[in-house]
Amino acid sequence: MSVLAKVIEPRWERRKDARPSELASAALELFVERGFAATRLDDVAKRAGVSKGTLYLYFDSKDELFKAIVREGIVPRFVEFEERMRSYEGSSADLMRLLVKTWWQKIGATKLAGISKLMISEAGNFPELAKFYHDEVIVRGLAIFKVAIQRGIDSGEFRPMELEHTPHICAAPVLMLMLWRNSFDLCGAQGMDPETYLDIHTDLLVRGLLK
Amino acid sequence: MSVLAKVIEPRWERRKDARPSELASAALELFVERGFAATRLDDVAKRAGVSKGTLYLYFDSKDELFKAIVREGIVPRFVEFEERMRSYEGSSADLMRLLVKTWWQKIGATKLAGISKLMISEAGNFPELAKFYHDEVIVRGLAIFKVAIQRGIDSGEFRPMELEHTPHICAAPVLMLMLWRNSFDLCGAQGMDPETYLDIHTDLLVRGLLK
DNA sequence: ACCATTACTGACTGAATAGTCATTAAGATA
DNA sequence: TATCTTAATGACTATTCAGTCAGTAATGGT
Repeated sequence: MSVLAKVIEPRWERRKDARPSELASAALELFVERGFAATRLDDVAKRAGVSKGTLYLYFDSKDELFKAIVREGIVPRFVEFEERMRSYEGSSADLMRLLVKTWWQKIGATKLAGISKLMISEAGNFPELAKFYHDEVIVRGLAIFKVAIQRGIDSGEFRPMELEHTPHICAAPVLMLMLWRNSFDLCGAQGMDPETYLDIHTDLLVRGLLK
Repeated sequence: MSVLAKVIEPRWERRKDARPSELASAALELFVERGFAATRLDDVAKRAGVSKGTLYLYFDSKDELFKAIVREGIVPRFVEFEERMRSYEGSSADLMRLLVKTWWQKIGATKLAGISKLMISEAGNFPELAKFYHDEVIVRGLAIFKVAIQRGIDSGEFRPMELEHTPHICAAPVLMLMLWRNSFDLCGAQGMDPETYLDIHTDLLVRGLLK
């Protein structure tokens, strides 16, 4: 083999294990940026550094790609999140603050946050997936808030509160921040500081909940 | 003309004035249900009771149809909303409650609410329109909250609050409710009662803001 | 060094749909 | 009633893109 031939790099590599997650990651980015229908699979493949044919080696269709992203993206993260909250032993006010902060750090600030935007946008086109997301992510997320509120009421720290709608209200500002960062924030809107925003939210919330 | 001929109805009617709003309304419904890219103009025309050709008599392109919906849909409603809030004379806590309630009644509960879902979904594909919506709707909407909070601080009713992020937090639960009703609510998720939800929100919020 | 296996490629096909325009008919005018 | 204007139609075109598959080349085994 000549010295020259040695520097010729292979046109592509075999990376069977890494492809699915790289493709899913590229697809999530583009779906969030452009929407599901407006995203071309050629572009997804390109961003993942492969050809469209390769994408079809790992995912059966565009729909299945989307479903895989939602199903495998968030639920695993959720498990450790739930763990962490259940084992907390401080005051309920501090638990509420920790809850918001951890949610933001582990999900909100990552690109997983885009999944919520995607699901809101596409719920009408994927009712079955929307049901799954609702049951496995939203309901479970709200349940964590519900438990935290109940705990505060039981301990006498919080005043009695309705428990079906209140968790939604606790979560709304965090969710809005996630959506904001994946929509208007990208389009030259004035930036928001997540740190400040979430501090004010938890402050307002805890004052509202306390006796 | 024979007796029979008299009952033959015209295949279509000339309704030059009514078409644009009927087409825009049909398009808004479908864009919100399915997303912009996934909506076929044949379906929009069908829902408005005309053919696709007619749609092109009134709108230059699919993009322009979308822009017209956003530009002409919300801003007019906003003007009267701002009026109403500026002329209020009661307590700041009551103003805050009225603000949320009126927003919900005049926009949130109508199908105009879908525009916010649409803009969040499509901000990446229509950066110019997103900027317009941001400046003309979001910033102006937040400004109303800002004025209400400032008023409460000045009168000594509310404690001093940061004024850039706080309006976002006041608005987030209302916006989330609007989004919810145009996504998961349609897909068999457990219903939420807007009345109860908004009462709890304003209650929590006002308690959080008061001295 | 050669072969066998298979991950990967990219040109191709068929379906779907944005946008056009020659034709039709509603309904105003005289 | 006959004529004229133009709102409305729907078949058509050009393009875009999801999904396919015969061929190519990376790599592990012998």
